[in-house]
Amino acid sequence: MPNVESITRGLNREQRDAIAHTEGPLLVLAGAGSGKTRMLTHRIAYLIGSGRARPREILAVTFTNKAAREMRERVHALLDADARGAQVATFHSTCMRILRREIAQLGYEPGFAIYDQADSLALVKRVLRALGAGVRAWPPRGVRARIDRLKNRGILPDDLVGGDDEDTQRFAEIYQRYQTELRRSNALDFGDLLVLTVRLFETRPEVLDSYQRRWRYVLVDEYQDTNPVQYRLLRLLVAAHQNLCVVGDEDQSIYAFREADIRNILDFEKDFPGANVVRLEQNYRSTQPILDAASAVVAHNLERKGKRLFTERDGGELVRMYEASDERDEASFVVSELLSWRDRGVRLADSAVFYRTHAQSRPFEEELLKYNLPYAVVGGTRFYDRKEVKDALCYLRAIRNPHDSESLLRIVNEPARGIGRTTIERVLACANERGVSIWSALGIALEEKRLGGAAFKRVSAFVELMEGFRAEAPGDSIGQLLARLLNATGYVAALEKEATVEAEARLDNLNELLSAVEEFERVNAPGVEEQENGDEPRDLLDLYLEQVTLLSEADTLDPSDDRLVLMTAHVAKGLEFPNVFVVGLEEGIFPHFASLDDPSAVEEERRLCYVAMTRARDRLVLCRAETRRLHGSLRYNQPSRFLSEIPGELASGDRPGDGGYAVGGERFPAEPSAGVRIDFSHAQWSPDDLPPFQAGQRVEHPIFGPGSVVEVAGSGSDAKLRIRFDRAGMKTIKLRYAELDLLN
DNA sequence: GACGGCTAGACTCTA
DNA sequence: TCTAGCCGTC
Repeated sequence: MPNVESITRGLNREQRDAIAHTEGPLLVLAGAGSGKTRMLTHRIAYLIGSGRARPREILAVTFTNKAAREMRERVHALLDADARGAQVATFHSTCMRILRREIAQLGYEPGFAIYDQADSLALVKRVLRALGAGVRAWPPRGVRARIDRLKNRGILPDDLVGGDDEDTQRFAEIYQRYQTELRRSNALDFGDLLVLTVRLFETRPEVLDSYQRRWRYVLVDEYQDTNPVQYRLLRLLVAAHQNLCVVGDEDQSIYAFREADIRNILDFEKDFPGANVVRLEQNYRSTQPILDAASAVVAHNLERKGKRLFTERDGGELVRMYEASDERDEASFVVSELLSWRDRGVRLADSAVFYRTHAQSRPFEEELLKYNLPYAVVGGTRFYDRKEVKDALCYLRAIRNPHDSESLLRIVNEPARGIGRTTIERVLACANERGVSIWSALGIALEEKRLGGAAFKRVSAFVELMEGFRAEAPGDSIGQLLARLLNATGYVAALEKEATVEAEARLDNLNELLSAVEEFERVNAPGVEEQENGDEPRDLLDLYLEQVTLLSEADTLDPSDDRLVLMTAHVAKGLEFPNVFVVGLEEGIFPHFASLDDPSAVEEERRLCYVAMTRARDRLVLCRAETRRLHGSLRYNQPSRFLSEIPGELASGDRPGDGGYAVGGERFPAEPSAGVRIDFSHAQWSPDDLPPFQAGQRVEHPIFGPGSVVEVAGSGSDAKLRIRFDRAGMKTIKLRYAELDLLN
């Protein structure tokens, strides 16, 4: 057993408090970079090392596999080999493991498939078609998102109450059918993993009881991002002993779109009476200017407990700001900075570029290619989302679980084997009529001679092919199975015949998949992890398929390569880099335009900006572009409000907003000129009234000079004016920030 | 049943 | 700008 002294050595007082408080509910408010992973891992080690818990009595839940892996490794480093075996996993994989054991009680089979977003969308489309719901009234993506939101709130079709209006009823019908089809496929979507586990615990007290007794200590990372169904799950798990330790930072709650509820962390003390609270405010990552700038931004939010981050690090550069003319200029500025740093010996891997949306990566990629600089775009289209890779995996899935209809439909005519739309329609009709899976319907169609001569032959050949693989699948290595499968199905031959650059790339990807599979088999001696937990070893193919599905964006990041990483601010959470560029800081981009008319959504954008800024250890550079091409059209964006929320003394470079403008290379002073400032704090008009400007009026702007109002858009404090300035041309001015003089 | 060409609509963020 | 889905032709 490790020495308890050695476990707490080197921790600060607050961290030690958090570790020593082992019994009952505990809320740890951990600011960015305050050593929360350290606290969590040492807490696990302490629980075991002090003899309070056996490893298997501990459950630690995170949001990404990467975080789980890191935590597991760090716990292992603190403990002897025989003290390992605490379950450290994501919410989704924790639920998946529970369901693999228990799901028969809910009427599914343990070998269920897991549907990712693409599978789920395909199923929604099939359901809409079967129900005759038009895509205009029921856009598939919207329906999928609505179902997902409900599941994240723990609501299954049976729970939908009331709603006598047509929309609600029709939606309930769609949702019900979607869920029925999932069950017929013996498949679960991401939301099901959570909601069905809660359902299981709520309907089977004896099952819940066994897990309550098993996991006597529960730890949760990133608690601010839990959604209602995760919250319910945690409450159920700790109901008996209340040994729940949650760690989080309300300023880093950025997953409202998947129903994360910031109130979970804000109300923790109310939900768990008698909870202890520990605050970790000492930051071990960033310089003071970076911390102050990030804190100043997030201080503009109302929904927070408030904290003051400090560091013992001395000095540090000011936060830099750069104003680019367009997105290409923004990219070339970033790359030129990187080049000059590289000349001074800074590794590329020590820098990262964060943007709001994936679509912003492109100009950076082009610029980096120009200089032959290695880079990695994290996210976007994942390797496993590529068509050929997905096809190959669907073959494996269909062999493992033939009733997985989405997989089967995907590969039934891939490569083309003459089973076309007409045949499929017939089989689908049969499946709907009998209420069975597509695989069963294929059998029925053959048996009852429902298909024409040619179709009959092709379908029975396909069925035989799949059955042949099913019969020989066990015992075989996955790599061998996959290789044989790709050849026997003619998949490889079809690509080779195509002989295009694209086909060549697809073949490369399949080879890459093969090596990945082999690597997986090499690393995972049969069911290692499961055996540590005292469970039955699991089938390797099952493990592989679910691992691939539950893999997240950041999980694939390999820090040993010297390459620049580009990623969204969401993916960046939990990571840190010496040098960080946050780009595209413009109104409508970051904050994203979809959030602009909702104050709480803007607060979430602000938290996201805070997350991005606090990833930086030594240098932080903030960029924006005056114009940007988006979806093919040119847009003029105002500087992000977040930029003007940073106090002037913390920043250097082109400061927008009340810190002065740079226009055409010329610097303008921060002090407003004699223009009449419209002071909204004593507004003569209520925010919902029309703004006091009309098209056609002549106005004067302190920087752009005289001009004519062309258009007034929006109302209240979000109103915008389009003004054609005599010298500076057409500009869009946000009324809130405008210092306009009426000239009439 | 396969394939090519055209058009409307979409990109926010993710396990 | 890109792509999924539709339509027409062989």
